[in-house]
Amino acid sequence: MVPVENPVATPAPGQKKRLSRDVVLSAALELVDAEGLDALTMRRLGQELGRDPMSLYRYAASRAALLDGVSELVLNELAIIPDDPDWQAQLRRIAHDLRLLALRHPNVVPLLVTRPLSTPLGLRPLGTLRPLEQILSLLIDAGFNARDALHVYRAYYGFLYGHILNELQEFIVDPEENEALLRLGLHRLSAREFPRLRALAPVLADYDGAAELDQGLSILLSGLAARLPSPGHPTTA
Amino acid sequence: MVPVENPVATPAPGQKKRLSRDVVLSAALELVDAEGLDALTMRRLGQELGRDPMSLYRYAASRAALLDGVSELVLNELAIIPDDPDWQAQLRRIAHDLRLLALRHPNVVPLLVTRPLSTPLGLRPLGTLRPLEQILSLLIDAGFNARDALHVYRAYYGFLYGHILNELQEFIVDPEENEALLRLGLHRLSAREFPRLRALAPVLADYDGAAELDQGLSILLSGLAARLPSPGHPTTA
DNA sequence: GGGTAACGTCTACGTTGTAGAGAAACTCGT
DNA sequence: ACGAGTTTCTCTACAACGTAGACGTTACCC
Repeated sequence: MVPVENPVATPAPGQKKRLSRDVVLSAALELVDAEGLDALTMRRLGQELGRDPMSLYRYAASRAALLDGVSELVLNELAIIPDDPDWQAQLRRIAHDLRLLALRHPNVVPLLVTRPLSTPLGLRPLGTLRPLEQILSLLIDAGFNARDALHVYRAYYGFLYGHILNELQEFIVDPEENEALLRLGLHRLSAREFPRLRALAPVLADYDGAAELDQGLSILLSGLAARLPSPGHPTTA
Repeated sequence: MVPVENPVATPAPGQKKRLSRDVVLSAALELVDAEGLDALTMRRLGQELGRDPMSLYRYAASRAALLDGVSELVLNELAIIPDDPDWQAQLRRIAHDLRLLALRHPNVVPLLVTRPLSTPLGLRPLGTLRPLEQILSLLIDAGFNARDALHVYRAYYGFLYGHILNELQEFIVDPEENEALLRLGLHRLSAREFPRLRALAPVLADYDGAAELDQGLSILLSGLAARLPSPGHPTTA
C-alpha cells in the first residue's frame, strides 16, 4: 500500500499536518480568543500545534510580528465594498461590522489599537492598511477630494475606535449577579466621592452599544456632510 | 544636634532617600516617557531608584498595579472644574487638555486605553474614575438628566480617545527625512494596491491635530445639543 | 532601652523570547 | 530510485523577567 497523502493519519483534528502561516496565525487567534493575550506565548502556541516553539519563527519573525499577524487576520474578516455610491450607508455598515468583529474578538482589540502606535504607518502589515485605502477610495469615488476624504476618514475612524473601546470597557463582570451596583463592582466606590457614577449603575448595566454607535454616527456623518463641499460638486480646495 | 527631617542628606540627586508611592510612580513615569513601556521592568526601575527591585512591591502589589499607578498619575494632571455652566466650552477645554497630555506622554496612552479593558469599571484605580464622575457632574449640573449625561459622556469620550489614538498613530517617523513618502515609510507600499494612501502622503505629513479635534468636537457637540432635550428644560425621561 | 512595626534586601524558582547548530523531511533532476 | 539541495522542524542554551519567602535594618514610640 502506497503511503497516503497525509503519511501519518492523525484522527485527532489538527495535530500533525504541515505548518503554514495561516495555520499558525489561526491557532494564535484561537488561543487569544479563548484565553486572552497573555496566554499567547511561543511555547504555549507551539504546544497547541504539537510543535517545537522554535518552529513558529519560520512563520513570524518574533512575538511582536506574531501579534501583528493576528491583527491582520482579524481585520481580514472585515469586508469593504468600494463600489457603493452611498458613502454614508456604506460607512454605517462597516462601522457595525467592525463593532461586531470587536465583540467577537474582544481580546484582540488591544492589539488593533496599540500595535499601530509603535509602528510607522508605512511599515504596518498590509492587511491593516487595506481598510484605510479602501475607505479612502470609497469616499473619493463618492465625490470627495482627497484631502476631505482624509478628514472624513479620520473623524469617522476615530469615533468608531473610540466607541468600541468605550463599549468593551463596560462589559459586565459577573452576569450571575443581578444587582447592578455589584455587577459592575461599583459598591467599592465611596458614595460621597462618586455619587453620579453609583446612581447610574442601572443605566450602565443595560448598554445598547449598537444603538449608541448608530446615533453617534448619525450625528457625525450628517455633520460631516454639512460641513464639507457636498460630494458630487467638487467646489473649493 | 537633632536629626533633620531628611536624616541622610544625599547630595547626588535622587539617590537614597526614603521611598514612597509617589517617588516610585514618578520614576516609573519618567522611565516610560523616556524609553517606552517595555523598559519599565521591576528590575530596571529598582536600579533607577538605587534600590532592590523587591522593595517596589511595598508600593505596588504587582507590575500590573504599577502600570495602573502610572495611568493614575498621568490622569491626575488633568484638571476638571465642575462649576462651569457652559458645558460645551468646558468639554472643549478638557478635550484639548487631554490631547496635550497624550502628546506629552505618548508612551502612556496604550495604558490609558487598554488597562480599563481588563479591569471592571468598579475596580479601576480611583484616579482614573474621577474624570468620569466629574464630567457626569458637569453635565448634570448643566441641566442634563442622568441618562442623557451618560450618553453625552460616551459619545464625547469615545470620540476623544479615538482622535488621540488616530493622531498618535500618524506620528512622523524620521523628521530628518523631508520627502513625505519616505518619512512615513509609504514608499514600501505598492503603487497599484495603495494609490490613495500614497497620493495623500504630503497631506498626511502635515496633520493639524488640534484643528481636527476641534472640528470634530464642533460637529459632535452641536449634534448632541440638538438631539437631546436641551439642558435647563428637563423634559421627558 | 526595648519592643514593634514598617522598610529594604537576598536568594531562588519558574517562565519567557529567541540565538545557533543540527536533524529530519520534503523536492526534484536524472 | 536515488542522492543533492533546500526547506522545515527540533534541541540546547542563555539572559532577562515577575515575584514568593525568609531575613536583615531602620524608624518610631513609650
